[in-house]
Amino acid sequence: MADQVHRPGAEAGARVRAVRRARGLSLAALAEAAGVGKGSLSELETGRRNPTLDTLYALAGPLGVPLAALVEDRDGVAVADPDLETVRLHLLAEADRTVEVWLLRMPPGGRRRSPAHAPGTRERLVVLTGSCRVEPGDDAPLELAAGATAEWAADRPHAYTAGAGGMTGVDVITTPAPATPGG
Amino acid sequence: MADQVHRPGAEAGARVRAVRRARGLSLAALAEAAGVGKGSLSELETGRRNPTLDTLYALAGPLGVPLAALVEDRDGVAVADPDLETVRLHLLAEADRTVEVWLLRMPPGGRRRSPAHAPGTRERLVVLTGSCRVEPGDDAPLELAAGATAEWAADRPHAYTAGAGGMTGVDVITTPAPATPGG
DNA sequence: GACTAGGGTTCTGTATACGGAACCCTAGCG
DNA sequence: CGCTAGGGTTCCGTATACAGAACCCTAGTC
Repeated sequence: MADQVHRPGAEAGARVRAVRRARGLSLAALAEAAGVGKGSLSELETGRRNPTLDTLYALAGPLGVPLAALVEDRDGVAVADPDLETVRLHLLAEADRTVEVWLLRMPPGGRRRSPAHAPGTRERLVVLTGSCRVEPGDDAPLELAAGATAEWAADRPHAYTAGAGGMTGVDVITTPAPATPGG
Repeated sequence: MADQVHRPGAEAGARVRAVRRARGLSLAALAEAAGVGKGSLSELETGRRNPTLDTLYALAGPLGVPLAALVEDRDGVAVADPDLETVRLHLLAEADRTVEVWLLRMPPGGRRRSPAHAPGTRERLVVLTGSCRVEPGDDAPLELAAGATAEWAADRPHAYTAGAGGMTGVDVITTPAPATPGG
């Protein structure tokens, strides 16, 4: 295990800290709930550990996220945004594209701007509860009530705004490039 | 980290072995390519290790899969139908209705009839890969290619038929009354 | 039989992830 | 100032994941 460009352990640590903060949990509280040492959690969150799967799994439970969400290698995903909580439900890596299924949750009035994704990326949103307005690039805004679906090109900046009742939805992101970095 | 029901390390190990075999790689060849000890890989694959993220990341590259694919934890359990594999990704129980998010996978040509669900139940299907035909009751069949979405009333018998390339999709089921937990 | 080669497991010494104690803040209160 | 409490980090002894060597197959060839 020589020198590495990517440090998956450090990235997972940052994600743990982000989700913990988003949940309003103290480090001690999460350590207690997960049955993990306080010191271990501190060093893990600050990237000074290379955690084992057991440890991450123990943390995923109290944090309320699937284990894979802590391991996520898609960069630029903001899980630490008070206006947008994301949980990846599924990842499907194919030869020519990657499909991700995310659960989105936004507080009432929450607003989130997303930068452009990779060229050819498309998003499909199913609003489960509440309502949401999507602004895909310069196109006309889409007003989505509970139950509605929308689809747009995500390779340009776009924005979501939750309605007065907040929003819960499922977002399906299709990226046309293989997600697998070469060995 | 006392007694655990789930052993994410062992599950990841089994996945590594499965992917390695599928790639036609020997244990020694993968260990070499990943820069991981042969013995370490052996014990990891047989579930006698609790691997660190670094080790899994080193293996994910030569295996050509994203790291999360080795960690992926399916929470739901598949239904025993050779033509339809279902994984429940999410369950959202509200006061007046229940929203379930399912991942569906069907083999090429697979066909599945579904009986009528509770009155007022609606389904929304997003086809991720392959294609699918949906026959909602007596209405006209809906032909869905990859990326397409459809919505129909599910309180009457309906049927799905996968195309020649099989089908993977996300199904969102909204039931206006509290649904059976675990159903 | 001996010998070789490839695939996999077990052994061994070292590095490090672990839990937990000790410690370092900062804020609040007298 | 002292004292307390909560949040976080650093330190320490132990358990274990690590790399690599030694070993155990089985198949093939002579």
